[in-house]
Amino acid sequence: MSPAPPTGEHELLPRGRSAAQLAYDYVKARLLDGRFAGGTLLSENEIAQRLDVSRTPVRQAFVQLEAEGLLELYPRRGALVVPISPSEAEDVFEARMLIEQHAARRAATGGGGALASLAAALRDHIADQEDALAEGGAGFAWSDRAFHRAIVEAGGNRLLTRQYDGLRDRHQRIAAVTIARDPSRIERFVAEHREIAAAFKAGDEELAASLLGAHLQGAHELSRRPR
Amino acid sequence: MSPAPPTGEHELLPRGRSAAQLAYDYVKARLLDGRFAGGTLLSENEIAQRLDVSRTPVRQAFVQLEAEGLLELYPRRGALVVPISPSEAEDVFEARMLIEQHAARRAATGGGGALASLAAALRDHIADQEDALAEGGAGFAWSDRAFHRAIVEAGGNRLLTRQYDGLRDRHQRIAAVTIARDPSRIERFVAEHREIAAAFKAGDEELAASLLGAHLQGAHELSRRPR
DNA sequence: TGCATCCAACTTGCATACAAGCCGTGCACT
DNA sequence: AGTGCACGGCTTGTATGCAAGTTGGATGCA
Repeated sequence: MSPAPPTGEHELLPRGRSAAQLAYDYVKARLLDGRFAGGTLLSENEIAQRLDVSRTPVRQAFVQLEAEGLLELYPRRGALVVPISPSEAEDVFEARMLIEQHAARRAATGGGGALASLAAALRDHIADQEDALAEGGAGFAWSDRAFHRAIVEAGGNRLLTRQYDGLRDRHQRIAAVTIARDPSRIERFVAEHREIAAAFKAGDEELAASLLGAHLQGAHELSRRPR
Repeated sequence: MSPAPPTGEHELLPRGRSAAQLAYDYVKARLLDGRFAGGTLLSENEIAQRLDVSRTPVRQAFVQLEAEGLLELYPRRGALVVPISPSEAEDVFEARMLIEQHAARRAATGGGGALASLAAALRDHIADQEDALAEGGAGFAWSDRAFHRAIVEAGGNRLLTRQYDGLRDRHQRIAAVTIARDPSRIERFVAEHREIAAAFKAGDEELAASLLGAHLQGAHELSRRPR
C-alpha cells in the first residue's frame, strides 16, 4: 500500500480500505447481525453521512449487497433489507446439507492424503472451538463456520464453495435472531465436530458424511425449537 | 436476473430501462456469449461511450457482475473478464448434477400434484424445443435452460434456484466456446427431455432423477470431446 | 366527514469534475 | 548497451450537482 500520509484527522475511518469497501463492510455487518432488521428501508444518504463519505461508494455497496440477495433496491424509493422469509431457514438448512455432505464424500476422491490433511485442518479448528468454549463461547460461531467451510473446500469445487459462503451469510443473519450462546449446546457441537474429524482421519468419508448430516439436522432442529 | 435472450447487433438504446440496466445487459450478454473473452480488461469509459451513458451506471453494472463472479475489479487497473478456469466445466457440471438431481427428488415431496404440474410445464418447454429444432436449433439453448430450471424450481428451494441461475450463466459462457449447434445432438437431448418429463408425469421421481443424471453426464461428455 | 389535490421533503439516477494511482515510453546519464 | 527516472496517458475512486420520481400529509372543497 501507499505510505498513507498521516492525516491524523479522521482516524475513525480507517483509510487504506476504499470508501466503497468501508460502506460494504459497515452495512453487511449490520445486515448479518440483525441491527438492520428485515423490512427496513435504508437510504444511501443516511449511511453516507454516518460514514462521512459520499453517496457514490455507498451506492456501490448497495448494488453488491443486492447481488448477494441481502438487499433489494427499489427505484427511487430506497434499499429494502430483505425480510427473512418463513421458509428461509429450511432452505438454508437444506442447501447446506446438500453441499456439505456432497463435499464430504467428494473430499475422499482427492487422493493423496486429502482426507488426512482435511482432518488436520479440522483439528485446528476444533482447538479454536475449545478455546472459545473456555472463554464463554464468544468466538464459536466464527470458528464453526471455518470448520464447515474447510469440509466444503476439501470438496474441491470452487463454485460450490463460493455458493456455500453466501449460504453461511444467510445462516448468520437468521441465527442472529435465533441463537442463544448456550455453552452446553456448544459443547455438544464441538463433540460432534470431533467425531466428524475422526471419521475423516480414519478415511471413512461415508461415516463422516453421515455424522455431518446428523450434526446439521440437530443444530437445525435446535434452532427451530422455541426458547 | 438472466439477460434477455437474443439481442440484435446494434440495438437502438431503448430509454425506458435505466442506464444501469442497459449497461448490465450489454456487458453480461457479451460475457456470456464470449464476445468479451476471458482475460480481457474492460474499461468503464469504453463501455460508457459505446452506450452513450456516463461511467456511473457502467460502474454499477461492473460491481454487480463482479458479485456474480463474471468480472474481477482490479483497483485503478480495470475490470478483468474472469478467465474460464480449466476445472470450471467440471465444477459447473458437478454442481448442476447435485442441484438438479436433488430438486428432481425433492419435487415429489411437494405433494398435491406437484409432479403433474411440473410435467405439464416440461411438456411446454419440450414443445418449444421441437420448434427450435425445426428452425435449425437456434433457440434451443434458452429453452433447454428453461426446461432444467423448471425442475430446479419445482424443488421448492429459492436459494438453490437462485444459485442454479448463476450456474447456468457460467455454463452458457463455457458452452459459447464449445458447443456447435448440431441438430442431431439437439434431437437426442429433446428425446431425453421427453423421457424425463414422462418419468415425472408417471410420478417416478427416482427414475426422473436417474435419467436426468444420465442426460447431464452425456451432455457433459459431449462437450469435453474435441471437435 | 370524506375526498381529491397540491406541495414539500424526501428518495434515487445520472452526469460530470477532479484527484490519484498505475504503466509504458523515451530520454538522459552512466 | 544498460540503468534509472520522469512524464504523459491511461485507468479507477470519489464527491457533487441537478433532474426526476415517490410519498405522505396539509389543505381546500363538497
